[in-house]
Amino acid sequence: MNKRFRLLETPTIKQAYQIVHKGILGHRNIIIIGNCWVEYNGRASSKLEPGERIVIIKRDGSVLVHRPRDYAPINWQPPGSLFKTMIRNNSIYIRAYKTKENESLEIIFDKIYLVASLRLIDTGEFYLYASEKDMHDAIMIEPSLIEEGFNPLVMERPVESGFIDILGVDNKGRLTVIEVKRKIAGKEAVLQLEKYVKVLKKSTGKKVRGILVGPEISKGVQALLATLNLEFIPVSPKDCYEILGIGRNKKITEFSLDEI
Amino acid sequence: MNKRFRLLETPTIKQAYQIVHKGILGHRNIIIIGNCWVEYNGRASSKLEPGERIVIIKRDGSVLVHRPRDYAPINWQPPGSLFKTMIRNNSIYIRAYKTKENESLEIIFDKIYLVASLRLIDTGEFYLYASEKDMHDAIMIEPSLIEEGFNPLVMERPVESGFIDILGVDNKGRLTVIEVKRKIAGKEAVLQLEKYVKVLKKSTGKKVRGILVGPEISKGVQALLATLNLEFIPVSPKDCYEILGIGRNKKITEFSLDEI
DNA sequence: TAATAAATGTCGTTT
DNA sequence: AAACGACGTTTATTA
Repeated sequence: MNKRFRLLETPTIKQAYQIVHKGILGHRNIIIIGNCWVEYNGRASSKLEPGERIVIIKRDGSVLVHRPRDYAPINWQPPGSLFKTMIRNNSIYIRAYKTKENESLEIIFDKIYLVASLRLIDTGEFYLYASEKDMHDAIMIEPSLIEEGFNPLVMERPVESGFIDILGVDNKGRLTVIEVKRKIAGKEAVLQLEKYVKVLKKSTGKKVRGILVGPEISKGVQALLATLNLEFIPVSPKDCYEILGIGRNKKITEFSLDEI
Repeated sequence: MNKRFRLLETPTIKQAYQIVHKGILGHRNIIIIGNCWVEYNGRASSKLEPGERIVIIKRDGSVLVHRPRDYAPINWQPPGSLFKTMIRNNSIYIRAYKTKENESLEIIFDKIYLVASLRLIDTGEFYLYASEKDMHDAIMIEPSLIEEGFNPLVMERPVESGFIDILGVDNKGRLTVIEVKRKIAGKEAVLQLEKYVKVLKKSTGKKVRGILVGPEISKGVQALLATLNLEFIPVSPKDCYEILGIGRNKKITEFSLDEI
């Protein structure tokens, strides 16, 4: 009786309880579809009144309560939750809690349309391209993305209160700070850049260029950029993707090694 | 043949395709469990190699690809996606795309353990307590949370580049800006508060008090707070929750009738 | 539509 | 454990 997939359609509460209870003990993935209500207490408190929902309990102890709409779960519990289940009033009580964080989620089902307990096998790799880090790499490989004669020196240079994405020297020998954004750069990006420029000005005593790099800059902050004497140079993630080469697949799990 | 729940265990690709295709057309909620691989192109690009996953397609056009672990979906598409489905090489292709944002998610299943098409009915209300807004309300109702004699004047007061959470006058008649955080206040909170104080100082020409309110302040920024001549007063979400009263239920979402 | 701030943000990494 | 920044953040609100 250790099948990879156990599934019951419109089970009784008792039958469903068996599946859920054993599934949680066996660290399986569980899906429950039925009528339920939910209470959450922790960083905030919430109450969800009865309705038909999809609940997923994962083997790492994460819980998701999904309504028929919306990307985000209406209630959830992060990985590492502990569980307590019971039957009362012909309903299934599922409590997922974290003692240290003092957070608890209680889901009560009084009608179940489908319950499944699964041992899923998923070893597939996940690759993500054209992340902000990829953009850094692309600029290091092809500095002319910034401007002719730009000479990048170091990536991820630590300074007080943060990291300078790229630090380099321009074609006139001026120290240049580059702040990279993968999407439209807003006020925070400009302020971040200004902060690094300030720090470097102070520590070197010389003039320092600050360049914001990204696909676009939000209209509202162009004035701020000018006021602070900073520059914007448009570079899209796509440009970087192409420079890195279509064949270059960067495994997410290998980022750290790659970086060093 | 318009049952609220349609479900097939280990269907053929053709059978599963029928369920998925019709389900998407009928704006139903769809769950697919099986072996799949995924490609995403949009703000970034990603590739997920084959494995067994749970895919949820919701009636609002959101898509979630869940691995057996982790709270977050490994791939997804926000609500409002358009769909294209087809069979090729005895596999089901599901493309969820957004033309305007130029984002596309392609999921390919070659083996399906379970497919379900559901018309879920969920009209239950959702209530959330002790949000940051609740904290604002509590301070307006019980200003002594800040200090004796504090007199709050306006909430959400717009100023250039943002909103002052609460603007009031202290027991010595000084204009006072209050910035509320529901969790440990970090550097951003202090800088935000300072920005608003600065703006008000400039526009009034008078001295302005700035008070950061929240459950806690991060250790590192206490010095910054002092330097900027700002104050911190501890108030927890729980305090506010109690002032607002257990009976006070705040409606977050009212589901429209198109749910039915 | 763009911009801005909140979120039970989550998820890493570094101190 | 706390702090800090990035995220395909998402979501809501407002100009």
